[in-house]
Amino acid sequence: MDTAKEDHDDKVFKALADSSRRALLDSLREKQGLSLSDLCEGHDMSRQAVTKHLVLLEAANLVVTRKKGREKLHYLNPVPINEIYTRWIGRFEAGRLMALDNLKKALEGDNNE
Amino acid sequence: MDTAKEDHDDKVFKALADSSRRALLDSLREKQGLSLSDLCEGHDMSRQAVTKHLVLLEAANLVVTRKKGREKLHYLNPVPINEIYTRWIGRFEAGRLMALDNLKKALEGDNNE
DNA sequence: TTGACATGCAACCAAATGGTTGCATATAAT
DNA sequence: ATTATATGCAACCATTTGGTTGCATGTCAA
Repeated sequence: MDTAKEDHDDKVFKALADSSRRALLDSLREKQGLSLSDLCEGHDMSRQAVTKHLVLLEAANLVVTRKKGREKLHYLNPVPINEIYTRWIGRFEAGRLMALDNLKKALEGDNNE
Repeated sequence: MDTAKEDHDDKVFKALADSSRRALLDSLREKQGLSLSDLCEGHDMSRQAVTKHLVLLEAANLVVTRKKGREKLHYLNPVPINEIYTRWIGRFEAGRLMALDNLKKALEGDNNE
């Protein structure tokens, strides 16, 4: 995989690593087009904290924004999460049963060695 | 979702957030049962750095270990990654097409408002 | 038993992270 | 024009993170 993609994936993983950011994504999943103020309600942080989280989510392309008057509307972009799945988690899913089998055998061996 | 599960999920997300740790998981996906020394080769860090990463991976239950003599063997446990997918990423996947449609419409509106 | 190898543990350090407060700017409403 | 609302930007702070080095312990082999 080329460097650009790895870099992007890393941003997505890091963006997803914080529970406050995951909660923000959940809000946008429920209702798209929320403004910054909207997002502040129901998330127990200062507005600036929310802003900073949104900056990271935008950098990871998980959130796309659009200015409307004095408001900035936020939209969830599901593509990066899907990519993470197809080109990273999928790798593990493919070998999942095999891995579980290896693990099981290895741990069973505990008793008689 | 109850607190214990959210706490566990958070550990998994945080464990996956670092590229060195993802690289370690990749090594174990390729070949199970590697010792700490094995894992050190091919990862450009000190042994202690690798140890610390493995501690986090174990805490997230992504890696399971088994002592064999003076060696500690490491096994990939694919279950937490699968859980992350089914009970978190799946939520987004379900609304993916709808989200993309909303996003498209919102961005199209840019031109005439 | 003595030496080599595999791992464990603790202290330390620089940088990143997640949060705050204060002030500035832009747009809408009265 | 004035005021209120929505967002932007910067400085600051405590904690966490990812890494290091040094030393201790445990286990295998000669």
